[in-house]
Amino acid sequence: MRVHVVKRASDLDTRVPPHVQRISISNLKLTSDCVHRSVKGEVVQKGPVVSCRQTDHLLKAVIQDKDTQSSDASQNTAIGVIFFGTLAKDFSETVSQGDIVLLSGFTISKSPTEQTDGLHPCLLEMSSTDACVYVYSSNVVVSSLPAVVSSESRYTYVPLNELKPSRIVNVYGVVTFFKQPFPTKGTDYCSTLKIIDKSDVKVSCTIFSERLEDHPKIFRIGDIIRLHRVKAQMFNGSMTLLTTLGWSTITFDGRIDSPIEPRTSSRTFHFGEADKHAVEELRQWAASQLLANESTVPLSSVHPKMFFDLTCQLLAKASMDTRCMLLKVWDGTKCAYPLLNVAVAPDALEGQCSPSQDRENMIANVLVYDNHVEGASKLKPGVFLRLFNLHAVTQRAPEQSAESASSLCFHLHGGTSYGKGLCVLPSESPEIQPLKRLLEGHVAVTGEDEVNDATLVDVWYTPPEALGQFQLLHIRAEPSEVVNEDFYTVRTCGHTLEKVSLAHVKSSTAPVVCHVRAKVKSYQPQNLYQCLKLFCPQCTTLMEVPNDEIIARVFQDALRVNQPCGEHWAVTSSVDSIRMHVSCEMVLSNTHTQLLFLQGVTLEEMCVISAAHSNVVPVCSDDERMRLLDFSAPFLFRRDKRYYGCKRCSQSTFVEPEVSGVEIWDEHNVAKSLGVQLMQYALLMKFELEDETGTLEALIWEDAERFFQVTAADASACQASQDKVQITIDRLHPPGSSMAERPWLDLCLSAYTVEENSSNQVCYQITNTEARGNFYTAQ
DNA sequence: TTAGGGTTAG
Repeated sequence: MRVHVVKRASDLDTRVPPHVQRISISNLKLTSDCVHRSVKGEVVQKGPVVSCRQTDHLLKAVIQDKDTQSSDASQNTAIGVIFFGTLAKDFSETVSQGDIVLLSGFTISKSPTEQTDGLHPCLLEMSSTDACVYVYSSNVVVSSLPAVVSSESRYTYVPLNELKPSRIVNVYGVVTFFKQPFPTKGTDYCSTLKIIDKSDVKVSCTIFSERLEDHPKIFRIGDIIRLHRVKAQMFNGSMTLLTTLGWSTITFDGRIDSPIEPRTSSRTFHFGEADKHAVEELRQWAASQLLANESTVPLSSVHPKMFFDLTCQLLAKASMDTRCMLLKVWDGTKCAYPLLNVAVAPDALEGQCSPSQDRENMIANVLVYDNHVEGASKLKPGVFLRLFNLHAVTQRAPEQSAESASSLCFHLHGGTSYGKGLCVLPSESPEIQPLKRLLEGHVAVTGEDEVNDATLVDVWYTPPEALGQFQLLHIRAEPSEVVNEDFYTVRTCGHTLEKVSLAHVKSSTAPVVCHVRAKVKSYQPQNLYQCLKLFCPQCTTLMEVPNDEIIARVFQDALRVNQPCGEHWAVTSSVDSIRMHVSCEMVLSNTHTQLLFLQGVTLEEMCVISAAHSNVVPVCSDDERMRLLDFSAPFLFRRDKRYYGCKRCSQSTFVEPEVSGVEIWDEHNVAKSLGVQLMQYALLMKFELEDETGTLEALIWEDAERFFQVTAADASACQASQDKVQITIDRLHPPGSSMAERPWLDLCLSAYTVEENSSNQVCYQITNTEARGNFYTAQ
């Protein structure tokens, strides 16, 4: 064992043989004599153990000298280290990020990545039999302020007033300014932001990444950001933070009462209790400093000439010219000034606006210019948006005479000054729940169906029509191929078709079934829990699975009217304020323990009680009659599984459950006895496929359970099933992988048409395909 | 590598 753990930091120096002399990282040179020398530093990055032909295994880490007090940014205090063979494995198992290590028996070579990672120009190699690691696991934070420490991960967060040039650090901060990512002259997009923390020091941050989805998801001033592995640097006399290799970020809503949900595109981030605590503390502090975010301005409060941020839903869009795009949006409020209607030909407009929205001065016409056109052109009608630094401009439409009153139009001018830009707000984001309620309320009042659930969700959520008759492309036997046993897909359709290119699929006339060989370029949604949907087989409504916050609220609402109910068919027993009802008929047939009706419980109590019972239905009372709860909550709890009823297709009241003839109760006969239309769990994802001829977006929906080899109902409750889906995704699209590294997939694709906005759109679905391989066992 | 906040001028 060449990795030795020591109990005290001071042991690092005393355990090393006396003839071994320390050398500071910044003093290391290619020509340095490394016999009987040691270096000490904190592990600021630790990579995975990687297999390689030459040496079996290797692991790369970065250590940083935290002892040298230096403000000279030119000093390289962080250096890459490569551990080879069994030492790589030992290091991986014993050492964590944040630990202090002392290394001896290394050799020095030139770093091949000096230009790209900004680290020390040398590299330490730990491969000889003399190579030895002493490690001290540190939880100690050297800081004058109470720094935030995650005990689970031992990440240390440096207060912003303690940043030192050239140090790679982790920080938390409240966002005081931000710009949406914009293209640089290099290869990346750049986000610039400014953050502040309890030390009351503001620091500018510059984030480079070529992937837009990796940029921090900041929606408003006051959001909280966590940055890992960013480098402190002086610029123009001020401290700044800059992304380094291996950086990562997550962001949070900064408002005190909103749920603490990390926003990130990464699926491997660490987020524990300590992080939750850090966010809560920063929220409290920001509120006390009046840093609390200002809400965006509703259309009803807008006046001419002002610059403001608008949270809205996109109704329709049209390209005006290459440098200008028109967005027609609304936020459910009526503007106090007449709104300009920019006229465009109906066939040039994507999406729809209802005449009543128009009549009531609720549709804002937004002209988006220059650099914002690229982002705007990707937007689908129905999405929720935040537009930053919109300019309210009074102008007349070309057809208006000079005498007529001018109207308000909104411009998103070119450039990024003052944070000008736009971003899509996720449909489930707490940010937009009030807006959604407002819009849905307005639709209900006007009785119109132009803006219904189908337009509130992205186009791709729309479930396709049942896959009908398809013509088969190119019937011919295909040659067998060598498969990668770790991960591959097989088609189970039995069609004997020649594989065709994606370009060929796109040029074919739907409906058609094709076989293709493609890789996954990207997929949506990034968060696994968002793949899980509820689907009504009766009316084809597709909806998100409500979160516990929403469900708990329904239970709370029901508690407010917790009066006794007198149902002739039920016998009732009470414990404190909780009432349990069972059917008299079921008592007689001795099946009453299978189906309980519970009244006066919180969601938490429901979960505890249902864990021990097969079927529990939460109920409330209304005018002494038993009622089901609002269908936003499950109508049935079956141990760890929850079942929902369709709001449209279920009866909200029941007179008496139909119980005769049922011996074993399950979700189907409980639903039937209560007049509830059971919603099915379903998995829905979208893959962007790519082959040599192009890309194509395909849903995985009707055959998703077959593809992932799990049932959606299990995925709703069972960790092992969720893991199976996640592992499958990680195999077909390994995190951080290049296209070259991803596996080729054999897929059966069905092309079909769906009618949308009275035109037919061709959609693609992966059908009859199963993921297989030795991928259940962890590496 | 890139950018390094501070209004378009439609």
